[in-house]
Amino acid sequence: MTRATRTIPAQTTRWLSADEQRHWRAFISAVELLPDRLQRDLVAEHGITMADYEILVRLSEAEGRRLRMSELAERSLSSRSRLSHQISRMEAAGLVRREDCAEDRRGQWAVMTAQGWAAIETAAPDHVESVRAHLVDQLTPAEFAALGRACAKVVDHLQSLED
Amino acid sequence: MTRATRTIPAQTTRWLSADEQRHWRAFISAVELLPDRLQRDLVAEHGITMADYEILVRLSEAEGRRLRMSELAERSLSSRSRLSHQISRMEAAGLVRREDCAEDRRGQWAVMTAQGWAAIETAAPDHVESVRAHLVDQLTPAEFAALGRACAKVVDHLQSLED
DNA sequence: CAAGATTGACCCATCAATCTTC
DNA sequence: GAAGATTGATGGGTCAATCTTG
Repeated sequence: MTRATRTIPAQTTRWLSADEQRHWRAFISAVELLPDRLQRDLVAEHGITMADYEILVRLSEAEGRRLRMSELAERSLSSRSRLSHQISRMEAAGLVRREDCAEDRRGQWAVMTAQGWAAIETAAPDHVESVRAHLVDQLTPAEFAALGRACAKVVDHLQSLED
Repeated sequence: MTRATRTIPAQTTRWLSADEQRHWRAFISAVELLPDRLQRDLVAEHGITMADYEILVRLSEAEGRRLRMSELAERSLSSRSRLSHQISRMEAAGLVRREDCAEDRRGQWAVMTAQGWAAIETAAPDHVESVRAHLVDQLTPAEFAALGRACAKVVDHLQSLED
């Protein structure tokens, strides 16, 4: 809703200026369109989703290619519930498996399988190309860096709220 | 997956540098966290979703507060199918209604109701505050502008693909 | 046959409830 | 009781199929 079309003035509201609105809408549009595009590429070429890919990346970076469910949930910015469903699907697809945790019998390990490793090894080059084609290469290095820094500040703020 | 952990060199792949990876992940994290935060605020305070809000904004900006379904789908970056489901829900909630189109009998109008107008009038100030609190106010004006311009370039690219 | 629009089936995320172990 | 983790119900998005009118 633009300021001009409001019938009741709301003096206390700091409406967005025309420029701010443009920037805000550009951001929202990018948020809507880019993940969609990358997901389509990934699913079409390799049959895995961005969510699958994200999990595999986190596991590939972990010692022994395994992480506790709660730790994996945090690192992948997922709720535990969502991760649990996600891992169930990936387990059915053979990309990961669950293992009981010896130290804490409430715990579970999510462990990357050989098939999971193969999947991300195959998908990674194409995915990176996709990210370059649709994001990095569309911007100058300075623009891309500015985008990253702005997002990092926002993310820091949002994560500080969750206490 | 980081470059260092790969076992098989893939000379043809232009992997992301450490800096590029940081920027990319910051962006992805923002994409994950910010819409979530805004949606929670909106649902908690006003019982409408970001998708509802977006539709109401587009209709509020249109002549007669009505748009053809296909036009509304384009403007809201939605598929026709998704919009159709969305409008059905909003119709059930009393926020919009459908009307037959006289000029083209295949067509349908999505029309904002008085209740829809009231809903966005009530929600808009809080939503804008939310956008400011979690995005705009977290950045300097220059940073926010840079974010907007970068996103606009990416969006232009992505929309040019859909031909 | 193409365009406008809708439908239903399936997939995924969220939320509250639950279970087990600490 | 709190923490780790899972489950099932519900709501929303996607896709292919369908219907109607141009």
